[in-house]
Formats: sequence, C-alpha cells, structure tokens
Amino acid sequence: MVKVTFPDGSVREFAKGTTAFQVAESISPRLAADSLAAEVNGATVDMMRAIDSDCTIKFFKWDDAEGKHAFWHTSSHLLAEALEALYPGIKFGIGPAIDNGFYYDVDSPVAITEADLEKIEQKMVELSRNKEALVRTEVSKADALKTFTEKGDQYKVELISDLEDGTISFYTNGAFTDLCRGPHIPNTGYIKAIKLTSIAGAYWRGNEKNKMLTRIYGVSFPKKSMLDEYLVLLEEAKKRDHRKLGKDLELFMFSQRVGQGLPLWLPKGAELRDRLERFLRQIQKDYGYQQVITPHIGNKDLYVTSGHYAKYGKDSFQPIHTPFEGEEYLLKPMNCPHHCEIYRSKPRSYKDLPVRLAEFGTVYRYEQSGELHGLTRVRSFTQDDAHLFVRPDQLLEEFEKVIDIVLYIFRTLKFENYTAQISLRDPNNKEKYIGSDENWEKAEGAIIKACEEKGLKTTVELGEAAFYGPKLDFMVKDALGRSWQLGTIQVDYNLPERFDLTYKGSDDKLHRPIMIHRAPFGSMERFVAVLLEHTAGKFPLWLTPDQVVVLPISEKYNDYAHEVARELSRVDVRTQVDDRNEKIGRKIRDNELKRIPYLLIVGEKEAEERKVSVRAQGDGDKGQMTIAEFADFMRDLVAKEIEANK
RNA sequence: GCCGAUGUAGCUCAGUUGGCCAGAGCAGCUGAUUUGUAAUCAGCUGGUCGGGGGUUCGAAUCCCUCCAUCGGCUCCA
Repeated sequence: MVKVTFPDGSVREFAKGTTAFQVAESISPRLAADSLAAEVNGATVDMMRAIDSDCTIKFFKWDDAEGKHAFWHTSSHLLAEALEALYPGIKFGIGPAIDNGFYYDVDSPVAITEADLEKIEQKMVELSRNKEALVRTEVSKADALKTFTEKGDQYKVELISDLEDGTISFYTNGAFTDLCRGPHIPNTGYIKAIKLTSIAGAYWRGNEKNKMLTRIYGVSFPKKSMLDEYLVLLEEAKKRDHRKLGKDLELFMFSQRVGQGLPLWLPKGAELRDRLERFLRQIQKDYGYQQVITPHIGNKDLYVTSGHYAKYGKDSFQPIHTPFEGEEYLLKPMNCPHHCEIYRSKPRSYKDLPVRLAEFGTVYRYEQSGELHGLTRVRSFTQDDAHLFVRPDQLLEEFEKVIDIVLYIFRTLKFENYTAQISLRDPNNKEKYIGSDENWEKAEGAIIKACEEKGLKTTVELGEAAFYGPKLDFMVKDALGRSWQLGTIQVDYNLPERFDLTYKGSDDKLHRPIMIHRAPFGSMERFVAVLLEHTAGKFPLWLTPDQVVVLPISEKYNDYAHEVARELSRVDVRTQVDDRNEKIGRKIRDNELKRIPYLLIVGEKEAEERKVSVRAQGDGDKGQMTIAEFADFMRDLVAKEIEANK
C-alpha cells in the first residue's frame, strides 16, 4: 500500500500501482473526468501514471496552466499523427504546447499550404474519435536512436543525440510514436474542438543558419463552445489592434514613399504624444532630472569610443554623407554616447552626483524588414531616455527611484498585467558581453536587491542582458497576448570607463561614476501602441486629445454651442463643436465612434437656461448641468485620474 | 533577411473559367432639410486595379520581377 496526501492535508491509502486517474476516481468520477494531469511529489505527470510510493498529489484541470499545457501538448501529437497519415515520409521537428495552443514543426516532402489546414483539421477530428490512449514507454538512448534512425527522421535523431544517457520516454497515440517527456492527457478523445490557426516558417532549433521548417499552429478545446468563444475573442482583439485604431482615430500613418517603418504622427497623435511627454517631464522634474537636447547624428568616432560600432558593426548603422572625403557621420541609434559627452563637459564633484540627464531622443535603427510591426517595431522612434551618473553608494537608491517612476506611470495608465523581467547575462556565453566579471556581479546584485526592496514580482531571464550590462525590463501584452518590452532600466559600468568619465571624491581622488540607462515608456511609439490596445482607443480624460464635443441640435444653436466651447476652453477643458448640418442622432454616432469622452447636446432648452445636456461616452444621457457645473465636474474627474496614483 | 499569404477609390469590400467605357457602401463636394440622444434625402466628384516587364487580338484576372502590408521565424543597443 502507498499513502497519498491530498492538497487539503487528508491522507488515504491505495494499492501500489494505482494510477493518478484511479486516485481521482476514488474521490469522485467527476474529478477523474475533469483532470488532465496530476502533480505527484511536485512533478507533473500523466493521469495514467502508476503511483508506487508514498506521495502528495494534486490534480490539474482545464483552468490550470498545467492542465491546458498537457491538453495542447497531446493536441500537437494528434496533429502529428494526422500529418503522418496524410503526408507519408514527413519528418518531425518539435511540437510543444504554447501559451495559446500548440504547434508542430515539420519537414514535408510536399509543400503544405493554408488551403490544406482544413483537411488536416478534419483528419485530426476523425482520429480523435478513436479515443486513442497516449501510451508511455521508456527506452534506452541507444534504442531511441535506433528507432528514429530507421524511420529516417534526422531531426529526432539530432534531438536524442543531445539528450543525456539514461531512459528516454516515448509516447504513442494510434500509429504515431514521438520522443516526448510528457505529460499527456489520457486519450485523444478529450479533444473535442480543433482549429489550425496558421502556418509559418520557422528555423530548425531557432537558428537562422539552419533549414526552415514548416510550423503549423493550432488551438484545441475540450468543448466546441469554448472554441467558438475563443474565435469571438480573437475577433474582438482584432478590433483593438493599434494599427486599425491608429487609422480610425487618425493618430499616425505610414507612407511607402517616406519609407518602411518610419511613422508619421498625425495632429491627434502628436497631441496625445505631447501630453504623455509633458506628463513624464513633470515627474522627472520632481525627481531632479535635467532636460538636454542632442543632435540626430554623431561622428563615427563617438560610436567607436562607446563600443557600439565594434559590437553591432558597420551594417547596423546608417551613414550620413558629407561633402568631405573621410568624414563619417552616422544616424544615432541611441542617445547614451551624446549624454556621456555632456557629462564630460566639465569636472564633476561627488557633491554634484547624481547627474540625471533626460531627453526625448529620436533614434534610428535599421531593423530587418520582416521585423517591422505597426508602431511597436519601427526604424525611427523616440526614446523617453535618461542617463543617471551616480556614485556607487547612490546606485541602489537611484535604481529604486526609477522603479517608482515606472510603477507610477503604469498605475496611472492602468497597466496591471505587466511582468518585471530581470535580464542577466548568459553565464555560459560571457564573451558576448563587455566589462569585468566583478562589475557585472555588482550590477546584477544591485538590480536584484532593488527589486527585492521594492517587493517587485520578477522573472529572471539569462542571456537577455544588454551587451554592456544587466537590466530590468517591464513587459506588457498587446491585444493578441504578444509581450512587448516597455519600460527598461539598465546598469552600466562600461560606458563610464570607455568615455573616461570621472568625479572628484571627498578624498580628492578621481572616481568612476556608474551609469543607469532608463526609459519608463520604452519608446513613445511602442508605448502609444500598447496603450491603444489596452484602452481600445478610450484614453483617460487627462490624456485624450478631445475631451468634449458640443452638439447643437440645429444650426440655430450653433452660436450658443460655440459660446459653450469658448467658456470651457477658457478653463482648459479641450472642447470642439460639431456644427455640421446633420441630425443629432448622426452627430452622436459619429462622435461616439471617435471615442470622445463627453458629448454636450444643446438646443432650445439649454440655450435658454444656459445649460448643457451631458452624454458620457458609451454610457448615454447624464442629464443637464450648467456650463460652470460641467467644468467643475471635468476638473474633478481629471484630478482623480492623476491623484489616485500618487 | 527567411517561410507563407495579401495588395482594386480617403476607408471597408464586390469583380464569375482573361472579353463591352472597373462596381457598391461609407467618407468628400453641391443642393434640399433645421432636426432632441448611435446613420435625413437627392445629385455629383473620385481609381496608372501596389510599381515595372512579359504572354495574348484582348489582362484587375495568367507568368516574371520589385515594393509594401499581414501571420510567424530570426533579430531587437
């Protein structure tokens, strides 16, 4: 007998060899049916795994990440089974579960196109009806190699070759056997709804020097209705796409003639961006930053000194031609070297530090054409950049203050689902980075400590550091769940050395300052893009370009409408008048679609009583107010939006 | 950069197996209407069918090539 401890602390005994499924069944048949995987002594395993020693147990259902993971992982095996049946001789790469479904990378003798997805989907459905069990077998490395060598699947052979000696597990569903660690759901019959979503190319093992395989993406569900809901959700997400909203709301555009990835900000977008900049400038003023302005180009020597030129090479920079032979200027891809020169412009004392130099600096990076994406990935963008030059004893405090700024901005704009990611260097690949081990350790230590002291929940990514130092990145997801890096804070011991930056200490000796690079928004372009997707274009009142539109019922009341607008503008309520010769219903519709937060309807009654009828965006009629009452109402709302986060 | 898909008016989209001067709705302009909480009516304007080349008696439609966009991969200072 074995003792099994449940999450509630209760303990029950079972015969040795009882499966996790049977354990669940002993509690309730429902639990057994709903559980997709189990956790036995901390390890996630199949429901069909036999228990042969005392353990703790936990069950994962669809709502648990582990449950979905097993479900989608099995779905990828089902996809592979269908592919093998339809395309004999097909070879398989990897086929994992991902955040939103699963995929399988394949090398097919005949090209698979989008038109084939439906056929493959149907085959999967057909096979799932057989309720094939996912059967786990354990084999030696030698036997595993033999199996896949005979099958002629060089990708699996390569994967197995890289595994350590010892037992390797296979999973079989129907006619398909795969190298796989598991866990899987009990059988393919659980998979009731399948949608193959897209087909794409993907380099084998993620290396662009390798062959490109065909990646088939899909998603699956235990109920048909869940698939329908998912598809509706996808449609909704598309409506929030910042590229669509940017066009609809006339915020920004691209022009083929101006060039790829070079955004043109339209008047409304420019106003929005300006408001964001003013918001941050005010915060930075409070935190003791000084504003500087530097040119869009720099001498090549500047980037040779900084090390960027050697690191990124000639091809990453865009040269500026001058009339003089041998003179080389480059469009600036970052602001830090310019700021270093400003720091150097005069002797600094320990009493002067920290020196905090801020600039909304526009930079140019020649991103590969396939990487461009709306406003989130462009070739010209403006960083809300600042460089802090600090003494070692100030590093921690200054770093924490930057975290405060980022969190304040996120709170104000209601970015609740962000991830704070500590990006460290890859300890197995140190040659990718510059600077001494000692300084790297100090810098990494400072970031980790600052996050701890701020109580920040963080994830750690090895190998994601900048080449000159570790960083703390704030990631926010877009409408489709893709993560984008917004805020970033980086510690740098390297540039101060390269530029020979110094300050005179109290000991009358010269010391090296430490640099902090930081950009709370990341870039204005990316930040506005993610903000658009989060708000679906309904910006907070303090930020939105147009707060109020006055709608006269007929042209007779145009004069009064303009008077209302003038009075509100005088007290800084951003007000327009829609004096088109249209019916009121039409004016309401058009301005609602433009996401104007408040519409003021004025007709005979209002003009006589010097009032306005207030209509809130998406919320209908709010009744009448005097102009002064409405102005107060707006002021209160704006104050609350900002003050609530202080 | 790589794999795949797409590109018709300012926007959203029709355009059958290649065949009469390339269509619709919205937007715009002109006129009528003077309106009470999500689309008033009528008329008009607007297109090098992404660019270039080719096949054909004839190309938005077929072929080649370049450009851009979208979904991924790779990359991301």
